[in-house]
Amino acid sequence: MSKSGRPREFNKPEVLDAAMNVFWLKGYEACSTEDLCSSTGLGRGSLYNTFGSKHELYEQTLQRYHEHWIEVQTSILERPVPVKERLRGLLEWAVEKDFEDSSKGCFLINATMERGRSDSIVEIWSNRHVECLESVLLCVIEDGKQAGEITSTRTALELARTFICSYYGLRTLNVTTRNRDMAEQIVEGTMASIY
Amino acid sequence: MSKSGRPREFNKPEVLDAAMNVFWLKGYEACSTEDLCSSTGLGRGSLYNTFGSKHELYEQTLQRYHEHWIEVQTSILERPVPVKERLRGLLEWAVEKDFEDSSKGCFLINATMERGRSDSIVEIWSNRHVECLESVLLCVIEDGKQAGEITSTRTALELARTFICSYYGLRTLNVTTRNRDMAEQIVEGTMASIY
DNA sequence: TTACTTTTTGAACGAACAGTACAAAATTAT
DNA sequence: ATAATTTTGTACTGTTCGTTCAAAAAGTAA
Repeated sequence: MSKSGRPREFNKPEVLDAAMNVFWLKGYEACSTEDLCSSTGLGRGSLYNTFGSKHELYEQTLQRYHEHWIEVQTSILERPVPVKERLRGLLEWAVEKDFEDSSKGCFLINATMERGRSDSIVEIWSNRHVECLESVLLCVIEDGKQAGEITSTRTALELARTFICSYYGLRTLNVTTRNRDMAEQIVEGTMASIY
Repeated sequence: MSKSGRPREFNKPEVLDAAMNVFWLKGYEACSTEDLCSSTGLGRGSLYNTFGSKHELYEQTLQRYHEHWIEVQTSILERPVPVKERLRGLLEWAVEKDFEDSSKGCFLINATMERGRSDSIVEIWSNRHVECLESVLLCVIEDGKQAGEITSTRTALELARTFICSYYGLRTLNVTTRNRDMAEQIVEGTMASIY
């Protein structure tokens, strides 16, 4: 399995991260191949030789984003603390992210709003992200019911989906208003609505 | 104040609506001046003579969208029915809109996710829309408290903001999942969380 | 060395882009 | 009439777009 030929001068994951950041910051349409070359440090030839096209590169960044952050979110929701603290943890983590300096919000939400209706790849990854979140939240909330932390007679699925809705709303509103006080009030209000 | 010269062959509000629809469908970056000409029926000369630039036209469509739909939303929230029915009415209206054939979601949310961080005009109109919604919801929820429909000890502002968050989350998730059952479950879950 | 494979480089491609220039056309004012 | 003014459509500007390609560079295999 030896390989001949001139060796690559770059590291693929690093290039994907650089490309992701610029797609994330500018959006797909507003991100030119020149932007991608300058942010990754690769020449046009190398980019096209490795990834095929702007869109195929975009696909790989979407997948990478999903895989990385669903892991982070899952780990927050599986902390060994009471269920309500875990749910609050996810919301507080989102607020923390959204109010970092030069925050870009959630790449998948941005991508969905820009291209979700016309780009099936965007649809796939953003939908898969919601499905993964839903499945983890379902387990967490069932745990909470079993432990007596959640007493509502509503189904765990309904509670999970309503919570996801609040999570997505929070992230969307944070871009619109950039109002951290409001965000924190929403976290309190959302947690108060779970019983 | 008489005006001479060749009269316009088009109706400005109609042109704005046509332009809005194509910005709404494609997003700002992916919408070309050619798209705008063909959808409005105007030639380049007329478009530039009337609106100055693609971006100035975009601004006017954002404003128009805000003004039209905040009125619709306000009228739903001021119906002469119990407060909880009014709140539910807004969510159900959103679901109805989002699952119409070839729904384009909310233009202002789309615009914010595509350009909110780089285009201050988008920031202004989407922010103003949230502020208007917040102020109407504040009155509605205070009414609900006074009438004894809402018994929570939380402030009306917190309840209003938490509700807006659910509203924005619903609209965002509807684009991502296109799952009407899920949307209706979220409406139920959100209403159940208001007490 | 020689042959072969792969990557890098930088130039070049046609297409599409936002915006402009301008003259013909259509109206009002005098 | 005819002068003034505005709209309209076309043709054009220079730029930027995503993509391709030939040749140089850098490695392995014989």
